This record gives sequence, C-alpha cells and structure tokens, in this order.
Amino acid sequence: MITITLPDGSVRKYEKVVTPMDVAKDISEGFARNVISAKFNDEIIETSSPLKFDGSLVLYTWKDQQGKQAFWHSSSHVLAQALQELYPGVKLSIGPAIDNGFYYDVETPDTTISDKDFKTIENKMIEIARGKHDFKMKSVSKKEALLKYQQENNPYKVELIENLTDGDITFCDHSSFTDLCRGGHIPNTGIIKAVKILKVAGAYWRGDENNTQLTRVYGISFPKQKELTQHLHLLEEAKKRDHRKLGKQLELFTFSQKVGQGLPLWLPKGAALRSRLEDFLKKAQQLAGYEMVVTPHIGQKELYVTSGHYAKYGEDSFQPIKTPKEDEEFLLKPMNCPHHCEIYNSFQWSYKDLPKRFAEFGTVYRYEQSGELHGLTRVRGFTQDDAHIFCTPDQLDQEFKNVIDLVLYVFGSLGFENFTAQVSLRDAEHPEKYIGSKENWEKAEQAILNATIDKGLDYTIEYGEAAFYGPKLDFMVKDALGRQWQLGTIQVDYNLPERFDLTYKGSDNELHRPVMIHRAPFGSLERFVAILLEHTAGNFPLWLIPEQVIILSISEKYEKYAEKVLNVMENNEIRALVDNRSETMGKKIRDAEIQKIPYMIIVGENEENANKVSVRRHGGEDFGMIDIDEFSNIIDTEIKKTLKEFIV
RNA sequence: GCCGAUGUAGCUCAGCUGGCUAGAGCAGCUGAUUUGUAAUCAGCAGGUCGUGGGUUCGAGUCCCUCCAUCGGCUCCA
Repeated sequence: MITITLPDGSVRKYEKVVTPMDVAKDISEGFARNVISAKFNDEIIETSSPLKFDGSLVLYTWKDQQGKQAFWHSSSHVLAQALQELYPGVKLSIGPAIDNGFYYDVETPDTTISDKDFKTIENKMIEIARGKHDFKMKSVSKKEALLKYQQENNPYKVELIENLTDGDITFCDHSSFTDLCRGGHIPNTGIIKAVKILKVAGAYWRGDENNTQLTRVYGISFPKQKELTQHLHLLEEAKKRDHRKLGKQLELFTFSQKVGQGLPLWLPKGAALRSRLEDFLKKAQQLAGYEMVVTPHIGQKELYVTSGHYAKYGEDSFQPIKTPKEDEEFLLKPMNCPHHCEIYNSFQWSYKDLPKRFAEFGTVYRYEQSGELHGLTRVRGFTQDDAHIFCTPDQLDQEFKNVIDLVLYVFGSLGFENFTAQVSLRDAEHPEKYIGSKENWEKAEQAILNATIDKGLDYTIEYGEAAFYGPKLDFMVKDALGRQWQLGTIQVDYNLPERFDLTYKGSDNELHRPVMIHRAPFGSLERFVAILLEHTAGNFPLWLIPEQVIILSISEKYEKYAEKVLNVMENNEIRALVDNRSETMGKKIRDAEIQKIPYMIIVGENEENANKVSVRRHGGEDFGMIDIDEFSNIIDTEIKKTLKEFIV
C-alpha cells in the first residue's frame, strides 16, 4: 500500500506501484492531459517514474514555472538531437533550461552556426518533436558512460561524468538520441509544438575564459504556436523601451566614434535631466547631513598604489598619463574614494566630529572590455553620485541604515518599486581575491546583514560578489528585457582607512580607525537614467522631465496669447515651450505625443476670449477648458504625488 | 578580450544572383495653407554606401584588415 499526499492535503492510496501520470489520470483525464512534470518528496522526477513508497506529490502543467522548466529542459534535448543530425561531429556539453527558454553549448569542429541556420534548426526540431518520442530515463554505470563519450572524443561529457558518483548516473533517451541527464522531462516530444532559435553566442566551457569557447545556441519553445507569437511580440515591445532608442528619440544623449567608445555625450535635454537629478539628491543629502566636496579627475599613481587599486586593476585600466617631468605619472580616477580619504586626512578629527559625510558627483573612467559596453548602462566614463561616510565603529549600524533610507527615498521618488537588495559577500574559497583582515570582513558582513534584515528589505545573498575591499549591498533593477542591473550600492570598508592611515581621537584620548561607507543611491547617473528610461518608456515623473508643458497655438492669430500663457507658466516655475509652427493642430499634437511631453495646452479663439486654457494629457486624456491657475494646481498635485520631502 | 551578426541621407529602411548619373518615407529648407485634439499640399536640398586594401572591364553588392554597433560569454573598483 502506497500513500500519496497531494498539495491540497488530500491523500490517495494505491495497492501497487503507480506513476505520477497514473495519479493525474486518477484525478481527472483532462488534467492528466496537461500534466507535464512532477515533483516527489522535493525531487523533480519524470511523469513516468514509478512511485515506490509513501510521499508527497506535486503535478505540474505548462502554467507552472516548474512545468516550463521541464518543458524547456526537454526542448534542449531535442535541440541537441537536431544539432547532431544537422552537424555530424558536434560535441555536446551542457544544455539547461533558463528563465526564458533554454540553450545548448556545443563544440562544432568543422562549421560555424549562424543566424542563417536558425530556420533549419527550428524545422529539424519540429520534425523530431512531431515524432512524439517518449523521454525515457535509464541508469548507466560510470564505466559505460565514460566509454561512450571517450569513443566520441567528447572531453566535456567525460569531465562531467568524472565528477559524478557511480550508481547515480542516468541518461535520457528519446527517439534515437541519448544524453547524460539528471531527469525532469515532459512525457514526450510531441507536446513541443512551437520552437524559435533566438541567438548564438560564444560561451566558455564552465564559464572560464581560459577554456575552449563553445557555441551556445539559445532557443525557446511553447506548447502552442500562438504563445510563441505572443512571446515574440513581447520582445518587440520591449525593444521599443530600449533606452538607446529612446535616448536618441528624446534627444538625451549620443555617442561619437571620434570621441571614443563608451564615452557618452549628453545633449541639452539630457544634461537638464541630469542636473535635475543631481539637485534632487543634493537636497536630500543636505538634509541627511552630507557635505559636498570637489576633487580632480586625475590623481598621482602613488595614490592608487596606496589604495590597492593599482595592484588590482592597473594593467586593465586607462594607462598612466605622463608629464614632461620624468617618472611622474597620473591616472584618470577610476573611483573617488582615495581622493575623499585625503580630504579626511587634511584635518584632525575627534570622535565628536564623526560621522563625516563627503559627497561628490564624481566622474570616473574605467577601461571596460570593448565587448561589454552597452548603451548608457555600461560605459567607460561616468558620473557616480558618490559619497564616503567616515564614522566610529559604534555608528556604523545607524549610518548604514540611514543610507538605506536615503536609497529607498530616491527609488520611491522615481517610481522604482520592483527592485531586489543583493548582499554581496566574500567567496570563502578564494580569500586571495580580497584585501584586509578576516575579522574586519566578518564585522563588515555582519553589519550589512543586520541593517538589511532590520530594514525589512527583500534580499538575496551572493557569495563571491563582494568588492575586493569589502562586502556590499546593491539595489538591483531589471531593464526592459529582464536583464538585471546594479543601481544603488552601499559598501562597508575597513581597508582603505588602514591603507590611508585614517584616524580620529577617541574619548579615551587615543587614536582610532574610523570605518568607511561607500555609497551611491543612483549608482551612476548614466546607468540610472538608462534604467529609468526603460522603466518609464520615456514618460519620466513630471518633476524630472525636461519639458513639462507644450503650448499649441491653433493659428498665428493666437501667438500673442500663447506667449502670455507661457509667461504665466514660467512665473509658476512650470517648464513650458510654445509650438507656433504653421501646422495643423493634429500635427502639433502628434509631434508633442512623440516627444512624450506630459501636458499639451491648446490655445485658440475660445481660450483667448475666456482667458483659459484647454488641456490634453499625454496619451489623450482631455481636461477641457480650465483656468490657468487650476492647471497650475494639477501640475503641483501631480508633482507632489511622487516627489516628497526627505524626512531624516 | 572571445563567439556570432550588422554598418546605405539627420532618423527608419529599399537596393535580387556585381552592370547606366544609389532610391523611399520622416525630419530639414522654400513657398502656399491659418488650421480645434496623433501626419495639409507642392517644390528644393541632402549620401566618397563605416574605414583601408584586394578581386574584376566594372564593387553598395564578392574577399581581407581595421573601426563602431547589436546579442551573448568572460569581466565589472
């Protein structure tokens, strides 16, 4: 007698061994048709695996994330078979399901796969899928498994199998294809109805730059053609929110080959936006007790030798700037901290003076790998909204929490709600990657975790993601295509205070080491603006947008009145401009819509006579003819909805 | 840096397998129109086809170099 417990708590008893599919059919035939994967006692299994003992069973359909994972995992087997049939001699390595689809990494000795081949691969996969081949698991001895791949001269699978325990090795068969596999498939290939190969890319074996580069083929599949069409449509929509496209369209920034890769040029509207962001943060920082400082864009090489950055990044950076004086070398600053440490060092401090908080919009230069540059999100010259807090160890907890509050205020004012906090700690296996004492690291990591938990943030812990000088708390936000980017960051640092010999006089009349916090709520203005563009699709919060109102005159006759309205706007500190072109109203509205200007004011005979304005909101909402004062109130109210005072 | 793709007017894109002075729409300029909630009409101007080299009687089109961009990988102070 076997007792199976289902997620709703119901219990089913069976006289003999059953499979998950049997249980599903027992529930209902219709449900069973949709079941594609199962979990038994927290282990993902096949729907055909025998359930030999008591336990809890979860059945998954395509609608469940687990179901999708099984679906895409199975699809990657089909992809592998297709690649083997199309390109004899390919060597398979690994092919997992990912968040949106699947990939397979293969070595293709004699050919290259390019996007011209996608259609062929898709057709082959569909052909295989239509065969409705069952996925069947089987156990294979380690010796047998190794022999198979040694004969095929496949070093990747051999390496994988060598790390497995004999007895735990399983293969999955479907059609004439077999592959090393842990399990977790859909019943048969026939469920896969629609397939799209999305891209090919080089990927290093085991993610290590020193290994061979394999060809990674990305794809996605669905149980219905319609769902594939919808997915592709979604990708198209996401592309419209691409900050590079919007930045060009809204005239915010550009790049020039002559100026150089990854060096953004901010256009007037973009620069206005930036300085508004800066003013916003300056105001909040002032309330939070920060003091602005200004430091140069270069520093002597010695400065970075002291900080430890030179040893770590010297060779991969912009190379030193020479001067007429022999042996004199300067570096473009890749960060502001060393400069701020020297500001700290230019005074003597008492514990009564701390914490000191030095803030600067500091432009830094980092020589990122050329293949890594990406619009405004990854550039070689960018401005950090940087600040360094020097405090006593006792003050650390509170200071760290205050910074979290500031970051949350910034995110809130800009409408970022879906972010995650990532706590980045050391990689315990590679201590050589980090500088500083073990105790200090432990203290710093503890401080970050405490503050994060205390503030009730939704967080994840990533080991090995810490900076080389200290652990950090990053605020991660996704772009239009779901790629994660780090925006705000807060980092605890016990190392630079040592290296720069920073001190303060304690109440005991002895010298002590301050603790340092690096923090940047935006991260960088470049990346922040980019992600903000993708989030809002260019419809920035009203307080931030460069042009809030456009006044459209119906014909030349009303130009004077339009100017008068503009004047009132300016007196009310509303950013407005006039469109006096000799175009039709339809055309002027269309242009204003494309420029994403939030409010359109239409003025003609009726408005002039009544001394009012007709208001249209971006997107089409019509406010009708209203008093100018009333309009002013609408603007104020909308601004106050997102932009609130920072309360310390 | 590595793998794959792309690069034609300010922008978005045509230009088939190499063949006369390289096309369109939008934007721009000029003129007409004086307009009521997403494109008024006409005319004009605009390109060493990313760069350098090669193949060819002939190259936007084929080959190579470099540069830049796009999608990944690695990296990310």
